Amino acid sequence: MMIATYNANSIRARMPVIMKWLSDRRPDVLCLQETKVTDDEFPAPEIEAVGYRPVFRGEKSYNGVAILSRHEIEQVSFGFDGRGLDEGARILTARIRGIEIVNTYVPQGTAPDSDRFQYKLDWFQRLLDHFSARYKTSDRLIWIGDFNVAPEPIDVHDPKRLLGHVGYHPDEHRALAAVKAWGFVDIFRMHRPEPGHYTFWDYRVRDSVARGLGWRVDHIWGTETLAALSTDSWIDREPRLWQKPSDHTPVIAEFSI
DNA sequence: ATGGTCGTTGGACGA
Repeated sequence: MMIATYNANSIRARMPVIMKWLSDRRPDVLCLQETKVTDDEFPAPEIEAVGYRPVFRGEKSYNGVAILSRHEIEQVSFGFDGRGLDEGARILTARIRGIEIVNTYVPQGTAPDSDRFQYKLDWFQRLLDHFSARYKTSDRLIWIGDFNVAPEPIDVHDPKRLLGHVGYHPDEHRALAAVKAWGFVDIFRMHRPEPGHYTFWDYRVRDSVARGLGWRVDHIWGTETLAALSTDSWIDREPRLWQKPSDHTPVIAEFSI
């Protein structure tokens, strides 16, 4: 079972990349973030035509999450406890082949002195409450998506300079660590402990991929129960180098399920 | 390397 995550940065702009990637890699499940379309504009027919069932929740211009699956999708819900429009376009939960998948687009946070940054920190606390209320740490549970935080020094290209920037700030590290302490394992890092693996490269930095100026902010985390079933995890850097790329690239994990 | 770029828009704003 191959499960992937990809911040598409607009599904309409990214359909050529997504269709090629699905065709090349054929993951069982692809979780998307930043689809940036209302549900009536979601390109479901094109996705269904290549063998994937989509579930999605979006809004005009901003946010938006989706799950594409080659298998039956059960127990779909949106937002914290299935409530809330704002959170609904950032959290999509589904059960696929007995795995609980929570796909999130965590608020980016804008800047550490902004209201949006505090909203991001609070959002992690609300997500922790959400996990605590709905799941057991023994469940087959995946938390996947764009977390908008690089957790460790090896997850950014220049940890000394970047410390304190949005995405690599001590307050964010504390907030994320609190969720992790509930019972998550960083499945990618479990398989790839070495530095230099990134999932995001800023459009504004020239030749950022070739120069290694990236961040690892997209993640696949799981309970110990699920991590024990994971056989590999890697980042597919190629789509970041294709024509009209997203500023992110897919992360994949494989499970013996 | 925070700005150089994208995407959604139809001028900025978010990332």
